[in-house]
Amino acid sequence: MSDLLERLRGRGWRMTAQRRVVAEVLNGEHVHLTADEVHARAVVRLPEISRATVYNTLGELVSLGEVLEVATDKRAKRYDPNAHQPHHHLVCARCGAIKDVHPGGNPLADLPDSERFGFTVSDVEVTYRGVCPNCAAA
Amino acid sequence: MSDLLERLRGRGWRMTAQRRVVAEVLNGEHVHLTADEVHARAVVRLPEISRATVYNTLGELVSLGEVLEVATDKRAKRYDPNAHQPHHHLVCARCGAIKDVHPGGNPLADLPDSERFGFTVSDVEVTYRGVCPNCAAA
DNA sequence: ATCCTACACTAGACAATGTCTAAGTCAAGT
DNA sequence: ACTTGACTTAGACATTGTCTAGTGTAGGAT
Repeated sequence: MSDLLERLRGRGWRMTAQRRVVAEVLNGEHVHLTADEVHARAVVRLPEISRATVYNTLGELVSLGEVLEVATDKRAKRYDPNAHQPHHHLVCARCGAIKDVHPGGNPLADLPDSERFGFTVSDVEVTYRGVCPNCAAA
Repeated sequence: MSDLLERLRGRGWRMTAQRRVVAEVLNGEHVHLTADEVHARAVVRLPEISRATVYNTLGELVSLGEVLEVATDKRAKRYDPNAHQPHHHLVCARCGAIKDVHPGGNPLADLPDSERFGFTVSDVEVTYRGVCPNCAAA
């Protein structure tokens, strides 16, 4: 999305072919890719792109708040391009598939001061776990 | 806790020095240790215990439902001996400290059928993120 | 008490993911 | 077009976790 590239250029990002490709891969499919999956797709368009650059670029996008890191399991981190609409995740315990969900309720309000231990709480992450229709059928 | 060891023996667990030590380490401090931290503490009591055994034993305890795996960040998994009382976690974004919390509300009920994508949803995990008093002071 | 055997343990190789470095490359301001 | 510092590359390295082949042992059978 050129929106994204514009925003980044506005923040002083030097625009390179590598960064463009990574941003395009993330925006192209609205799924939750691992860093290596991003790399695999990026290599198709730009064969000489290195793993380190993909990791660096993903890290920068996360710092800039354009992409979210999702650590649903112990495996690889996943990257969620849908950073501008708050949402939570539904994860299949068998195959690891991830869906974005928008539950009602306000978990932040559900944590009383007495349970905050002096922390400054800024964010809540809700992960629903279950079995997806595909895995349930198998 | 001998309770734990009794329960496990009742389930056909062969009792060994290694398993006893791992169970004792977990029950000894109610903090959320990584596998390597468990190993480090276990080695103090039983110098020849191997990394593989610690990983195996932790995995078994998780399968048996005696210990919970917590994947709050991208780093190592942590193990939570407090498996029998449902609770959620409050994590410091700076130092990674974890506290058990017991928020009100019922997030499972907050996820409408229309947002379940045919999944059989069995569990919710809520992670609050913030900055702990120590890190805020620094 | 001793023996047997399946289960458990060990050391270390291997795998997966992520980080770092030194040297070369290039975007973009002048 | 030149220059410069930010960017990229290849690959070594680090961390976390898994697997295997060989050895040891808990606990039931004798």
